[in-house]
Amino acid sequence: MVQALSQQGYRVTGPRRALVRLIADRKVRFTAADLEEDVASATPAVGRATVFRTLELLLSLGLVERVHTEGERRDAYVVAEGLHHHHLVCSQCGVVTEVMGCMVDDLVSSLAQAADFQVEGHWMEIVGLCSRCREAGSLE
Amino acid sequence: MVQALSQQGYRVTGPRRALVRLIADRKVRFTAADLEEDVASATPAVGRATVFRTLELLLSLGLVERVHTEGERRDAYVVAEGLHHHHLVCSQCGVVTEVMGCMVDDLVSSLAQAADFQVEGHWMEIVGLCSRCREAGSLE
DNA sequence: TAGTAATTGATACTGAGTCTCAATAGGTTA
DNA sequence: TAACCTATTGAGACTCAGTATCAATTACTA
Repeated sequence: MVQALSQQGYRVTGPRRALVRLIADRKVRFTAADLEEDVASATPAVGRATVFRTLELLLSLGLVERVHTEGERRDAYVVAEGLHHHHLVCSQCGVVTEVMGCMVDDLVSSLAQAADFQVEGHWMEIVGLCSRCREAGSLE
Repeated sequence: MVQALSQQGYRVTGPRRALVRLIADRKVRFTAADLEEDVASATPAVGRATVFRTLELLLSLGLVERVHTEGERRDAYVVAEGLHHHHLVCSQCGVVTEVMGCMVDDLVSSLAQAADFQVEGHWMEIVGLCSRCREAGSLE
């Protein structure tokens, strides 16, 4: 991620390093507030504005993606794993599983065709329980 | 909609009547702010809080649905047309076209099965240009 | 028609995200 | 290595959607 920044002509600064380090291998969705908290205990003095700015930057470079969830007020993010894809989000632990989207894409275009609609983009999210949380739940 | 309210034991009040009248046959997505504005010119003295409360109520009764859109900050709503379905939202004019979801549902369950994931819900939205806006655009 | 509990509006509040601007610090060049 | 220039930063003020509070009002019921 840091490489990507400098390759695109963005400066590699302390705060960016610190944030990227915190983001890079998250398997779980996270919010700006999460980062803010973590960065405060890890490398003090990274301002709130910088957290948001850095997320915005990473977003524009396609290194992270925004994830909405019904009923959630604040934006969440996940590390982007490359190609366009979709998310299975665990409602319990927040783990995000990537699903490659070819089938979804086909479906989207056939739905759109039926409605005479020119697709600009689509977004899909599945919420539920991952296998781990399901097992943990059934033990109680 | 008004009937549904009283059938469920909710009082049919002036503000609720006014709001439902404004909502009932919208073919286009709308926000709380839209309603606030419209209700101000139509039937003065419906407070902001009431707009939000009424939307919340209609939502809980399944009479409207929330619609997110990437990059939009405030919640939008559409009149719920009955069964579970998905939305084609026009990025230009905001018209919402309903798409029955059987195929989507199948896809969702097969994706989830592959990931050993127990689905609690899913959400999908397709953004693009409706045929009308596309034609209007090509005339320019 | 009176009683009572749901509903309302005004208004204060919350909290995520944005904006501003002076101070700082990457990276580049000499 | 030092100096320069501009991107980046942090502090904090600001915005704005949505929520909470509470006294006043009003729809329903008996």
